[in-house]
Amino acid sequence: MGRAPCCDKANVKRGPWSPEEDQLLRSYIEEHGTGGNWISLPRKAGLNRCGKSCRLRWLNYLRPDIKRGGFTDEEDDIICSLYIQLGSRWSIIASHLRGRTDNDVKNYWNTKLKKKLMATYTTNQTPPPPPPPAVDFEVNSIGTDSIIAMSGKDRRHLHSPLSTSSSLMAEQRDVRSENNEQEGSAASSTVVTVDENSSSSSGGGAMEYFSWPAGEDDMLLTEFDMGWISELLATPREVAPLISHAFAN
DNA sequence: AAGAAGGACAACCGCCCGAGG
DNA sequence: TCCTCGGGCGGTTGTCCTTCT
Repeated sequence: MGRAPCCDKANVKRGPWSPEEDQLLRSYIEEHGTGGNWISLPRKAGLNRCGKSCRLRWLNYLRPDIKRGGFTDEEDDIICSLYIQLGSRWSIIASHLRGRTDNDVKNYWNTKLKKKLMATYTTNQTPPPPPPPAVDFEVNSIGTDSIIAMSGKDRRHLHSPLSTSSSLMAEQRDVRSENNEQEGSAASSTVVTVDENSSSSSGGGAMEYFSWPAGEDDMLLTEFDMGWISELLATPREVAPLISHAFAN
């Protein structure tokens, strides 16, 4: 048996919000706050809307500190950088951009930023990265200190308390710095393996392995791939390969 | 000028998680 | 310990607007 819906969808209004509804919601929240209960809020506010719909409307549109207008180059950089490190965790990425909502950032990435990067790639006429070759590589079971190797599904377990971007990035930096210490530079050929108790790296061949926290697939890149992607995007070699993964998705 | 195509973004859907009974 | 509920999230869809043919 599935769970009961949060509201009776047949009896609540859906679709675009009218100015009157916006005003009702805004004035209610300004006067009473959300009361920590979105489900009962629409009834109290005199709105024939689902509580979740009210929450979304407030957070993404009516909130007073929402920033409108185009994204700046600086914001582009922040989004790209965080996407590389966190994947499609839009709420965390948005939290680093004052006045931007997760929905804004998500839409912006999907409609513009992704294409913008693709256009750069096209105009430079650099060869696309080859698909990851099938290799015999295995990531060991995931440990609590091994966020960098988590699959997309496992990311959901990071909501708290490790889910803060700072702790996540700190974890990743730790793993990378370990690699750097052992290999001398981020561009060296390194295979990262993760096990239950520790993160470790072992040197190795012509390929470089990067785990991708946002997706289901990890990837292998040749030294050649590392070069063109870094050059193309003027991005540190350490993280540039991860961007190409976004192109593929 | 009109229709088609594409872009932008608001809104919805379904899932997961934590809190509390 | 289990179950229910509400909050929050990412993915997807729908709709309106703009540009192109």
